[in-house]
Amino acid sequence: MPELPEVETVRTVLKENLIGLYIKDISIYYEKMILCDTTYFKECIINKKITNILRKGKVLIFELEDIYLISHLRMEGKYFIKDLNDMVEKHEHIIFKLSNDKTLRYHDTRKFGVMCIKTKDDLYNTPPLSNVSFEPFDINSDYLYKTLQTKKAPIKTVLLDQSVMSGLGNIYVDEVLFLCKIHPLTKSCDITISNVEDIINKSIEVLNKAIEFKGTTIRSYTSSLGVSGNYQQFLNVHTKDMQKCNVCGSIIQKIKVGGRGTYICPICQKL
DNA sequence: AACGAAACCTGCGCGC
DNA sequence: TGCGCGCAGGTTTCGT
Repeated sequence: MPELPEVETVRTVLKENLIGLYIKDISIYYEKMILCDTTYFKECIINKKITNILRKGKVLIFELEDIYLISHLRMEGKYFIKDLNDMVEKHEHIIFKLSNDKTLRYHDTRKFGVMCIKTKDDLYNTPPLSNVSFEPFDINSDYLYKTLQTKKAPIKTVLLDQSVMSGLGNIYVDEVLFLCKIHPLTKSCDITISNVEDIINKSIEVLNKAIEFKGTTIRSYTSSLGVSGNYQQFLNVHTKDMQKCNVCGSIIQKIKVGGRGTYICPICQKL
């Protein structure tokens, strides 16, 4: 489900509902998604206050006084806030009991999501966050240009690499490359400095507008926290195969890049 | 070292 | 109706 705008939407709603509450207990129904020892995991969290909720790229970070709970939603992770005695539904893998007699529930159909614990000192200089680079909002164009120069993989693949730049996923990268008129199979090292500036600017525009509209909802009935995004009305290419390009009227094509479904206008985006 | 493929999981829609 | 396949907003690991 989530790219940067969707995770940011989750962060905002969680902040509104959770700041200041204590975590009283935790039930873990799928241990594999906890990357550290589960006893240690519980020890670190129980009776801690949720003091802040942060985000870097697509990674959610719960600040619990002196310790940090990292949560990556991967493809389908979602959070819900429910009453204490509501039924435990299928795919609810972690349930946090809160001090206001509500529960925070982590729901993940495909079980790809992961959680781990970090101290303040380790938060940003150990994995996973040590592998998450700058977001488009604060990346330097010379740095990005130099990084792209060193890689021969398709530009789309490299932009999806969170250690190069963070925040873009399969939907927004297609939209950004369309707006920049760059074919996703263009070799990363062939991207010019002016392309890079365009990529950064269009990424900022797309992500900001997507945040404003609370993300994109496609092929997904249940949204996180009862919030469903509305950015899908602005998509130019993603999921639009066989439809007319908004700019030139030719037919949007679906191709495969790095194993990922990829939508392009074959006229606007020449190789 | 770098690239693509497979793996991790479940569910849905499609064609036969 | 049932089965097999391909696909899904992500990332890591395993081969060549």
